[in-house]
Amino acid sequence: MGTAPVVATIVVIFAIVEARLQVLLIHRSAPPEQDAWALPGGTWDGSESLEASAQRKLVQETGASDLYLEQLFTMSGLDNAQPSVAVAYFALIEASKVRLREEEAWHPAWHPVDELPRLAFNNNRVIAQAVARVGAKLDYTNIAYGLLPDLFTIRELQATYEAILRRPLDRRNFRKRMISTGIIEATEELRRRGAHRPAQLFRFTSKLPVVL
Amino acid sequence: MGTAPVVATIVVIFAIVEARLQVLLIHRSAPPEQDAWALPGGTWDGSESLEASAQRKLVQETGASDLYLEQLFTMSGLDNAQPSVAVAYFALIEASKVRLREEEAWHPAWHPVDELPRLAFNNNRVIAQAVARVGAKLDYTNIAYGLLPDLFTIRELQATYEAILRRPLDRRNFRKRMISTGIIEATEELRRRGAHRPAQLFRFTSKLPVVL
DNA sequence: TCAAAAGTGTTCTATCTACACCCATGT
DNA sequence: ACATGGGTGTAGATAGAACACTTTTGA
Repeated sequence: MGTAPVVATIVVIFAIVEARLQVLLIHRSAPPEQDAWALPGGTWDGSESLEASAQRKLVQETGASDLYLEQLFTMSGLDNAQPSVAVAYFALIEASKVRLREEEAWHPAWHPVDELPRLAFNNNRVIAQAVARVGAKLDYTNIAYGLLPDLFTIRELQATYEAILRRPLDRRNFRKRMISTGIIEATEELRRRGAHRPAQLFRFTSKLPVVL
Repeated sequence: MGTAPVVATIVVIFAIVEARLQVLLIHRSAPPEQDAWALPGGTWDGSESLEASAQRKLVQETGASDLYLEQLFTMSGLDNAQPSVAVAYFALIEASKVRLREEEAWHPAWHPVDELPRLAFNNNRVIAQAVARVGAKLDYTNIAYGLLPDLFTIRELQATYEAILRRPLDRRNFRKRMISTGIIEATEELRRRGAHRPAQLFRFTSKLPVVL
């Protein structure tokens, strides 16, 4: 029995910031779990789909669209005052497109996934699962497109993979694999940065999800 | 806004029946979608976790415990009379342990996954995703333990894989792989059935989920 | 000319695939 | 003795891992 359940969506927003995989957290200014850091989210009012609700939360928080959004899982019983269900999503966005809303009461900020504070509810577990899922999908999908700009060097792509997987990858094998699977393609353009040979710029062959 | 949302759990219950992968469906005797076949499920009242709710539904419907249950995904907007959320699970059970409740108004019955009628709501899509998920997980987990009795022959195991993947597998390679990954182990026992060499009986080394 | 990052090929190893014959039994 | 399904090994192909030198540029 109990009162009517509350349905909420929460979003794990990932970006590569300062060469590390980071998550967007907000500081809770009201109970429950006041003063704790937490994932952004909000109550679902039924006027839109769950996915649209997560999407909207994300745009609200970051100003970014053109991203990757995927449902993670659903849990119950986070709030023990009343029956509640939380549907978790994760999103991949390009850091440079983000404009955080600093003026807000909850100070949104990036936190490296390997240096998280203790979070409200079970948000630490949610993030851990999201990281695991993204890492697994790097291997057999093109989801990294969500984290990178239109044009990028292979080393930037590799740095992104390494930030997520937290282990070094072999440069030659990485380049071969990325090209041979066909998820990226070379452009004519070059990037010249510093006193060394210019780097070829690449793009994703598709900016929609592709499974290998 | 709108009225308070309804939360439901639904369960895709799989078993190998007559050497085919089948799903348990019930016949809806009341609106919405009266007279259509559908997945078993029910409204969540908040008195237990979502998983417990799915589990209970499953036991209610089949009488079986000792099984594999995993969350699939959550969708919204199935019922357009009011805001609603449905959390889908799938379960793997051993057919011989099941006792269907034939006397009920909704006649629960097994349906082969490749010969489904048109189902209520978007249940066809839910089942398709569940089948895909199970098939993918056969490759790198031991979840097949949910579908088989304690002791089984390798050919029975292979038949189970083939029923799910819907393609033939090589006997020698299958046996080698199952044993070398360590998900099954031989016992001393033999099964003698008919005029031929008896088959060795195997068991799963673990009846808890294992990822390779 | 030097420092710094980009670009490139080959060998080895492990894993997957394909495939055919002998074995133990009940009738 | 024969029909039936159970059990086994090897060779070829494919994919992944390891690894070092040359190229192009800006200062």
